[in-house]
Amino acid sequence: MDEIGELRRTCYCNDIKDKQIGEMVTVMGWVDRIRDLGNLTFVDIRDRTGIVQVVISSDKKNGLHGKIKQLRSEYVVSVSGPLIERDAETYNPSLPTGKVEVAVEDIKILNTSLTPPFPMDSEISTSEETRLKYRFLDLRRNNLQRNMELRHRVTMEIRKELDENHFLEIETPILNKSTPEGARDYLVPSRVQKGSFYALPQSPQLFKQLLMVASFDRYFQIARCFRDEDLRADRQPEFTQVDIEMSFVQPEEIFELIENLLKKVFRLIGQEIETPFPRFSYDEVMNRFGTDRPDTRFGLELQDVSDCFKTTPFQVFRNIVADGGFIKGIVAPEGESYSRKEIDDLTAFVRLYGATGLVWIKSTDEGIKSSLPKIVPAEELESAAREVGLKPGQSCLLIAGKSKTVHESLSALRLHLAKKHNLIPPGKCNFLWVRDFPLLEWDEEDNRWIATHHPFTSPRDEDLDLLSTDPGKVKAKAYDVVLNGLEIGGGSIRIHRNSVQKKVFKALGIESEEAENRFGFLLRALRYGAPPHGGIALGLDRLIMMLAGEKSIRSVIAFPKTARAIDLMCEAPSEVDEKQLRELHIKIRE
RNA sequence: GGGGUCGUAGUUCAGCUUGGUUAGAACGCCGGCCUGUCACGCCGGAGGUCGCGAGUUCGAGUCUCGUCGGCCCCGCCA
Repeated sequence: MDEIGELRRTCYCNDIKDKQIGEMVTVMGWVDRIRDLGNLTFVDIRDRTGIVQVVISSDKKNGLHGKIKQLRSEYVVSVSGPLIERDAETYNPSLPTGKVEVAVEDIKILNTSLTPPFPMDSEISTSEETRLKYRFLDLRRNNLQRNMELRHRVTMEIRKELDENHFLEIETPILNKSTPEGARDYLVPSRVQKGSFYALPQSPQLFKQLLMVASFDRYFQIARCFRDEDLRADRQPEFTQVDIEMSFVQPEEIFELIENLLKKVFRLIGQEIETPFPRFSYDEVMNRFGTDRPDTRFGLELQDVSDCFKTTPFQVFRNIVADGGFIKGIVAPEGESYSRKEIDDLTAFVRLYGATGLVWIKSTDEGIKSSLPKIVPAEELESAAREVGLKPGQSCLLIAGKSKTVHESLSALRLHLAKKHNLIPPGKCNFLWVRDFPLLEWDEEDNRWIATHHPFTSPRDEDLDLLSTDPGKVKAKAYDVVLNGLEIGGGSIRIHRNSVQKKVFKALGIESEEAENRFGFLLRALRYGAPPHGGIALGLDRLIMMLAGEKSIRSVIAFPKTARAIDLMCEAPSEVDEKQLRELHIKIRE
């Protein structure tokens, strides 16, 4: 093995194409591939920029032969020699550096390597388990190298843009007070304060509002956030938000800022996006798509046929409509009619989302047919068919039930059908805003109103009086930005008046004493000249996942956790010493 | 907490439906040959706790149950 000594790298592998032929170069990197032809050996040297081929012939009697024989995959080497042009017939057109190579005069082995557990070529598939265990090697592979680089470019662009727009990046604490509203907190026991715990931030929400009170006017932070909930392909227990807050703004100003920001970010991948994004009300997207984050790259919108069955002799449907439920459906694409098995599969699919069943109506030469009981009169079926615009040969899939169930299951079915029939055009980016969310939602379990967004979201001015009379009708100054059916950000105008905040707490059933105890610092701040303010947080990981064309958030996070929130590489979490537990005044229950 | 799916050589997978001789392939790895390769080629070789544990059976990679782990989904989370 050799030491680096005074030796200096002259350029990255990929940059060698900009060097002059004949120039002496020194590259340092990893042995990617060795092609040993006997007395002539080619070695591909790889660094984070790319690959360059170096060539060693042993006829020079320069002592290189023995050293070349020692080389193995992933050894770390320094290679020096003149840059030479390859013969035209030996160009490698698939390599950016394919017209040149380094004629090795000196090679130093800076370190050896065990045989890697999987090939460094990211085109070759490897189980995620192995990749996560050897994440430091997975990160060496091209795919993750590109994703990490993209992530860097995106955050740099965001910082640059926000800086140019007078935003200040300010850090907020990681050790916080627990607020048991919303997601479960990650807790950190305090050694100094026996029996007390810090909570890791779910978002810097309250701090950024306090920064507005402190007159910073425009704040942002690329902030790590933590939520102790179960994972998904697009959810990790720690994730990154681009957290933004502004004073003296209305939603439109925030929309424009974000649209401009996303425009700049998407230019990094050479994609020009159209602004302004379409704006939808919450009510409209729920009616048309059954979800607050609709994918508008395809049709298959929801059709409401509840009215057609208001007085139906079919009791199940009549009762559902009478109880305020819905009967809604999707017209199958391209006049598709489904086989018995397909219907069974689709029924099983919607059951996952709480639907009790799936019925179809079909327009045939002999009139409208359906899977509904015979007692349903033909006129009702015909009126439903008219309502959804059913054309001859087409069929429509219907789900009946409570609003929540119908919308959730149909929205999932809509996406399922779009994938099944390949209706999603590749490369399309459909951004949209959803606004006017309900401020409150009725929680069946706890029998009380809970905040849809969070308790600091401002109600619409015109709905303020409804808070005490009809809380469910109150709309919030809240908004989400959605890309291709994925929520990539959300925010709101916040409450800046103490009196309004108190009203909202009251509607949420939070007594003033409790409010004082939990959010006293915020209520106090609102009494000292809090400006009207609002903001938004973008899910950076999801955004980069979309930009990179990845299906999982793990592919854009350097060191992610598994579905069971474990780091397979470090084996975190782990048990701790008895001594550590004692210091923290913690006893583990058996 | 629940459902689905996968777990066999360093890696990716076949074998499991229908239990039966010594568990295969490709890539990788090791050795040899080769002066224009770039997925180099050719010859040879090593390499297995079939995730783990029970059970059924004369006999289990294969069947049953449990368990652990990866991934996806529901719940949860915005």
